[in-house]
Amino acid sequence: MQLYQNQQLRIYNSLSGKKEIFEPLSEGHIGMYVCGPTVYSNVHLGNCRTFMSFDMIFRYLKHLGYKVRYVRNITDAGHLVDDAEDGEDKIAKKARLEQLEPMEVVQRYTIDFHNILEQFNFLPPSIEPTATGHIIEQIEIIKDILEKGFAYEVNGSVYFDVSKFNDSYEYGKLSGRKLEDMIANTRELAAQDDKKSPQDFALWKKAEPQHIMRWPSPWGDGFPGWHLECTAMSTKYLGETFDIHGGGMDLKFPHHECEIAQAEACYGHSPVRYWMHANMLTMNGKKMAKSTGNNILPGEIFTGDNDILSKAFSPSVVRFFMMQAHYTSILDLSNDALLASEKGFSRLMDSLSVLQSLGTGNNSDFDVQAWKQQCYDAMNDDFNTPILIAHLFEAVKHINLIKEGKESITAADKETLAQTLNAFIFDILGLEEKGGSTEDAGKLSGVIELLIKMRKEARENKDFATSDKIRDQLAELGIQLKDGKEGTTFSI
RNA sequence: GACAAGGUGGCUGAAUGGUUAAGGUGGCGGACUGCAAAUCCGUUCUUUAUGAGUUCGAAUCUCAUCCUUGUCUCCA
Repeated sequence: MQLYQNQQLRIYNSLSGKKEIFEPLSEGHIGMYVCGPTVYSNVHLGNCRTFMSFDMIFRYLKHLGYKVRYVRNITDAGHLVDDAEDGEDKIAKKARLEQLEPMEVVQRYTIDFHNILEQFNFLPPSIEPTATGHIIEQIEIIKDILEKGFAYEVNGSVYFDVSKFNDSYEYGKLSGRKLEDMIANTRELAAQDDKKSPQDFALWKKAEPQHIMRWPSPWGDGFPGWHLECTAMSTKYLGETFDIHGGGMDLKFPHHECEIAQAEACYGHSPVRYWMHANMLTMNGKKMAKSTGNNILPGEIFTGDNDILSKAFSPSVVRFFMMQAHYTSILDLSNDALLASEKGFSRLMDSLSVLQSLGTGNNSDFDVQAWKQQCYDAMNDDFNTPILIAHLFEAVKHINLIKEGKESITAADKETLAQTLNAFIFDILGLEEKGGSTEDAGKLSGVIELLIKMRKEARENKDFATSDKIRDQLAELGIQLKDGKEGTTFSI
C-alpha cells in the first residue's frame, strides 16, 4: 500500500486554469519534464527558484510512493540571439567573446549549475539530456512535421506554419492568446525575413559560414530551432503523452505554446496532461534575469559578497525562504525577508533536537495524528509549502510546551511526530541542518568549550569583568554564547 | 498598444463566499539571567489599494478608478 492511495493530490493545471485531481497516466508511475537552463552563464537565483519548486514537487511525489521519471534538460545548443537573418547562437556568441570553444562554455556553466544545485541539496533528475545530444531526434521530428504539412522550407531553414496549424488545432490555448489578435498586433516589418508570417517559428535554421555550432541535415548545415529540443527529448524519454510538464512562467509563451504545437502537429494530440508553471523571483520588485542585470548569483548569497544583503545566508536558509511562498506566487527577495527566514529556520531546526531529549508521559495534549494529516492536506493542495510550514511551527510550539512541562506526549506520539517532522523537513522540503563538522571545527569547538569553562569560573567568582570580556569578544568574532538552564552552548 | 497575473499588518506571506484573516519575522509584556544576548511563553498591529454593486454573509464574485509586475524578442 503506497501513500498515494490514501492522499488525494490536486494540481493547478495552467492549461485549464483550475486545480485538478491528479491521476497519473499509468498507475503508480509519473513522467515529469522540466525545462532546464541554457548554460551560457552562471545560474542565477531566479532560475534556482523554479528548479527548486520542481525539486520539492519531485520529492513529494516520490514520498507519496510514486515511481517518478524526472527529466530536466540542459540547453547547450543555444537559442537565437534575435530573429534577424544573421541570427546567431547565444552560446556561439559567448564563445567568441571569451575565446573559447562553444562546448567549453557549455561545460563550464553546466558544472557551475550542478555545483550550485548540489549546495541547495537538490536531488538529481532521473535523466538530464542535452540538446546537442539529440540533434538526430530533432531532425526526425522536423521531417515528420514537414510531411504532415505544418512546416515549410525556405533557403535551408525550416519554419513551423502557425496559421496552417491553427486551422486544425488551437494555437495559443496555453497562454490565452488568439492567433488573430497576435496577427493584428504585429508591427509591420520590412520583409527581410524568410518566414511567411511573423508568428511562424524556426524548426531548423541555416548556419551561416561563420556560425560555429552546426550540424548536417536534409536542408543543409544548420542548427535546431528554439523550441524543438524539449519536444524531442520529452517524447523520447516520457512518450507522446506524459503527466507533468513544468517550467518558469516566462516560458509559457512562446516556448511551451510552440512545444504543444509541435507535438500536436506530429502526433495529433496534446502532449501533456498537467502543465505547471513556477512563478518569478523578483529583487527590488523587478524580475531577476540575466539579460537585465537585475540578478544575484547564489554564490554571492552564500558568501554575503554583494550590495543588497547585510550578511551571508546558507543555502538551506534560502531554500526555507523560498518554501515559505507558494510556487505559483511571485516572491520578492530582500535582506529583511532573508533575516526573518533565517530566524525561523533555526527555530525549527532547534526544535528537532529539543524533541529528541523530550520525556514522554501517559497521554498526549497534542493530536499528532490529526496534525500529521493536516501536513499532508497542505501538500496535497497543489504543494502548498507555506501552509505546511505553518503546521510545522504548530508542532514546534507544542514541543516547546512539552519541554516546559506544560504539556505531555506519549512515546508513540513522540515517535510519530519525529518521523513526520523529519519526512517533511528533510525529505520533502529538502532542508539540511547547517554546519558540517570537520576536524577544524572540532578543534575550534574544543577551544570555545575551554573559554566557556573559564567564563563559568569567573562568573562563579563574581568576576563579571572577565566573564563579560570573554562573552563580548567572542561575539565580536561572530561566536555567540547562549546561557541556558543546562549550561552554556554556542553558535558560530 | 494587446494579453495575463496581482495589490492583504513594519517586513515576508497564506487563506478565493461563512465563526476571532494561517505561519515566520518585527513591536510590546513576562519567564530565565549578575546584566545582556540566546531561548521559551503570552500578546499586539491590518478589516484585506480606492469607490460602488451582488449576497443573509466577501479579502474571496461583478463593475469602475489608481498602482505594480509579467508576456508579446532570448529568459526559470
